[in-house]
Amino acid sequence: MIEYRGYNVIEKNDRVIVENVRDFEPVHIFECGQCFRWLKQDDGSYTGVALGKVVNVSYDNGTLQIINATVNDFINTWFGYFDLGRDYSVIKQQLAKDNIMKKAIEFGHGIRILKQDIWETLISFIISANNRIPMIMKVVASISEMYGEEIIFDSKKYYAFPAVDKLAGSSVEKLKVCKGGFRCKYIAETSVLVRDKAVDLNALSGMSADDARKELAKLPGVGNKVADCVLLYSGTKYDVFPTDVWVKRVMEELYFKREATFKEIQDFARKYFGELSGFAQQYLFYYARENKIGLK
DNA sequence: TTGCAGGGGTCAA
DNA sequence: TTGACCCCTGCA
Repeated sequence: MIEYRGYNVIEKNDRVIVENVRDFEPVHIFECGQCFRWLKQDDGSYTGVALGKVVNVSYDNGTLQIINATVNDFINTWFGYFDLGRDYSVIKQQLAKDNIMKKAIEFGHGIRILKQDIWETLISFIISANNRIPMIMKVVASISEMYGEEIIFDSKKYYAFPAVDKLAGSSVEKLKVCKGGFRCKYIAETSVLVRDKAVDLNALSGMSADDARKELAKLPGVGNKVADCVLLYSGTKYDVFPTDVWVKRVMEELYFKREATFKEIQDFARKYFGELSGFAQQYLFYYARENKIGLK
């Protein structure tokens, strides 16, 4: 056993066991709308492909288990991916300043914002436009299977999300096999722009959230909402408040008590939640969607 | 069984 | 500011 950043980490056969993990609930993390490649297994654990690896993740009473990982994998990959260096209890305490947020936080108490690969996040959220989650998952899986590297886990085949060059070298016609519909054109064009560094994804973290959003919006298929999602779910910026129809509905019903414009909601969030806007958005979105808040 | 509306938005007119 | 857009699912 070793100690790493306050966690006890044990490697056992094909897995790592991490003790002293708080504010971690797989259902909340994987089903709060930030990721599309984690599938719930019969035993309640989740198996997913991320950062070129396949692992199975489960959690019980402070103990996190990651199957198909070593201690080195934990330190170099999963510690960061699961944002384990951040104390979510502090964030929750700061955000729980009204009854609405208290309820939302209680409901999604185990949410953590994953630090996902920004390229994969970009393409995934271009696909999300005017689309449903099961469909988005199918398209991302299909693109990975067609263009990504095969990975074997538990004698099953999985596929890593493809590198930029792979998609940039594809034709729109071939991409359409993945059922992305009208978004395939955006994917093809965006891939070329990213490959040629017309937009440098690595430079975004050094910009303000506003500038980073504007930079991303240069890409076809990327508007404000998709840009905010990309920035938040890649762990690049946390002071953004992705406002989709669900967030709009929950904000209108619970805070505004009337219809509100996107701009009003964005301005309100920036003032009210400040640097923690992104975290607030996740708790609110998950709460709204799971409880169908604002649906007539 | 067939038909139709609409979805975690973006783009173009 | 408004409608079209691929494809799929849910519901008449």
